[in-house]
Parts: sequence; C-alpha cells; structure tokens
Amino acid sequence: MKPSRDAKSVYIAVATRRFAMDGFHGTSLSNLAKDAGVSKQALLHFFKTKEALYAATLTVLADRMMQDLIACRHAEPAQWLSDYFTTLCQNAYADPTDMRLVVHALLDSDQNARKWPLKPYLDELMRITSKTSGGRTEEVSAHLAWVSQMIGMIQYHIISVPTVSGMYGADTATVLQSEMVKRIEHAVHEFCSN
Amino acid sequence: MKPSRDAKSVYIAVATRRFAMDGFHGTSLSNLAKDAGVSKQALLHFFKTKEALYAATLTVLADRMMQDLIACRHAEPAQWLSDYFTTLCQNAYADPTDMRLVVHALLDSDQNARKWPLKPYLDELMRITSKTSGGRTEEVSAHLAWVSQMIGMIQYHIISVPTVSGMYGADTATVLQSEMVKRIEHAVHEFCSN
DNA sequence: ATGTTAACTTACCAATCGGTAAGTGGTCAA
DNA sequence: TTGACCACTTACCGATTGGTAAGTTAACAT
Repeated sequence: MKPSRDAKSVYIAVATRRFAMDGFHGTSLSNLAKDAGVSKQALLHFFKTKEALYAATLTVLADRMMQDLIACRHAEPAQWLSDYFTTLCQNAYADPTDMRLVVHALLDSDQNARKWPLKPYLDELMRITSKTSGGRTEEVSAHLAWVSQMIGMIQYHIISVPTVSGMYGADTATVLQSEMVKRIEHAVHEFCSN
Repeated sequence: MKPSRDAKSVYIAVATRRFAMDGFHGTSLSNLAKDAGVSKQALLHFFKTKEALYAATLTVLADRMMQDLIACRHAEPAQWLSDYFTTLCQNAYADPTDMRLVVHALLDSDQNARKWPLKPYLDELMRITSKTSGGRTEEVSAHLAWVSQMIGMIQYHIISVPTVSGMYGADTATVLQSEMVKRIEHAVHEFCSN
C-alpha cells in the first residue's frame, strides 16, 4: 500500500477545514474526497457515515484545544488564563478553523442528540478559573458564566472578522484585533483581581 | 385569490425560523414550502432563488433588530445600552431565532460576497456608545471593540444554551442565564463609568 | 363581458446527495 | 506460493436538491 499509514488523520484534517468553513450541511463527501485527492469511498472506508466523520473531527478538535490549554500551563492561574486566551485569539487570526468549527458545532447541536466532546476542556478551564482570586468559593455556575463569556467573546470575534473587515475595511479590522486582545487581558485581570 | 395579501412576509417569517435553526445549507425549499403549506414554486414566485429569499430574511432581521434597539431609547445612553442588552438577552431565551440567524449569517459571510444589512444597527450601537462617559473622544475601533464584545458574548451565550444544558443539566443552564444577565449589566456599568 | 395580472399549481429537469456492492491491487505472515 | 487482509476504486443506486416551463384560478380594471 501507499505510505498513507496515517491516511485517516489526513482525512480528518481535510474534513476539519471543510466543516469549519462550510458547516456540516454545506460540506459534501464529494468535496472532501476531492480535497483529499481520493474517491469518496476512501472516506467511507474509515468512517461509515458522514456523521461519523464529523464526530471524529470534533473529537480531534477537543483534544487539540485541551492540549493548547495545557501547553500554556503557568503556576499562577491568572497568568495561565491570560496567556491562554490571548494566544488562542492570536492563533485564530492566522487560522480561524478551530473557532469556526466550534461555533458550527454549537449551532448544529440542538437538532440531534450529538455528544459534546469539549466538556473536559470546559471543565479544565473552570478548574483553573476556580483557583484564581476571583474564583474563590463561588458556585460552579459563576465560573461557567465567566468562562462562557471569555470564549464567547473570542470565538464570536474571530468568526466576525471577515464581516467586520467587509463593513469597515481591513484597516479597522486590524486595529480591532489588537483592541480585542487588550480587552481580553483586561477582562482576565479584572476578574482575577476581584 | 386567498386572503394572503401579505403572503410574502409570511414566507419570510417561515424562512427566518428555518434558516435560523438549520442554516442556509441545512434548509431546503421543500422544507420551507411544507412549513408554509404551499408548493415550493410559491416561494420562487416571490424570490427568484433560495439565495434571494435568504437575503430577504436578513434584511427583515436587520430592520427588526434596529427597531428593538430604538424601542429601548433612553435619555441616558448608559441606561439605554443596559436596557437594550438585557432585554435582548431575555427575549432570546424565549426565542433564540434572531440570534441564531445572525451567527449563521456570520459564518456564511465569507464564502460569497454577500452584503451585510446589519451595519446600520451596529453604527447606531456605536453612536450610543460614543455618548457614554466611557466612550469619550476615543477612536471608532474602540467603540466597535466594545460593541462587538457585548453582542458577541450575548449571541454566543444564546446559541450555546442547548449545549450547556446538555452538558451540565437544565438547572445549571437556568442559573447560568441569570448569571449572564448580571454580567451584561456589570459590563455596561464598568464601561460607562470608566 | 373581457383582458390583464398576481398568485399560485402540477409536471418535469439535470445535477448532486449520502450510501451500497463488488471488485482491484498491493503488503505481509505462513 | 498462497491466502488473508487492508486501502482503495469503479459502478451504481434511490432520493433530494434548486430551478424551469407551462398551465390554472381568482380578483380586478376597463
């Protein structure tokens, strides 16, 4: 056989890009096959259905986001969060794929009982949050609210970049990006020094 | 003919719900026709293509959001913003259609040169923002950053409700909602008393 | 009464959808 | 050498897609 021992992960990478760009319904197996340079049955050989391939991309996405979070580990939880959120945002400017995929998955999640693999990632974020001075002994929902607010403003900001750029010009969009990073740092600092 | 003098707006209403739920690619003309109780050619009689119908729903959406914003008018700009954002969030709990449609449109916007009808709405929000004590004489991008952050956290929060509810239970999701409204008010107050 | 027009309907179309069935060719253990 | 297996292909399927063409029906102005 060909040197494609990791063909499966290649297909997932291709699918990740397409699903992030066009969503589940906007992506066809033919498109994915064309992107990967194989017939669509090559995909169906590894993933029995389109749904299964989609689920696989979400699982890999969840692992990747968890890794990125761990990679920013810092003794000071406030610094950890600040580093992570800012690098998350900066990386997304270069490649918004992951952020777009998460939002697409959120929009799809209600119409079928699809399991959500990002829960461990959210739990870890809440665990770090609870160790900051702003976290204290409050309830879980308070941590969840803050984490939800942070990743919400980041991910929404990322997916709105093309639109903002079209409305107000690329220059304004660029300034907005640095402005947004400042706001992220400010939000972390304000919460943790509560 | 039937009393359907306003059939066109009925079709737009049906399409709004469907597009908000399933996105552009996840919605078919057959579905829309079935929802409206007519043949799909009834839709194509008013809107030459599926794209045209989608564009019409976005235009009506933009008008509706602008109206909702104006309806909250208040002499004090900070109060205006606080009232608007909280009612926007509260209404979305009962009917997340509009918020979902906006996010779907954001995700679709890069793959074709689709005009963005929500610009006047954003401009109005920035105008109000600039009149608060927090707005002062700063640059436009600063207002845009704050407005983007606010509607981002609200809309993202709304579309994530089903997922959060599935992950942490309906009770936690309910608590999260009231927590989020508090965070909105806090964010407005913090910005305007800068 | 009659012609026009708006608001539809039925019939139909090529293209594409996700998915099945049946091979094909290369690798590797025995 | 052989046979099993894996990655993959070609061929094909019924269903559905967005959209066209040609009526049909009712309201209304003349």
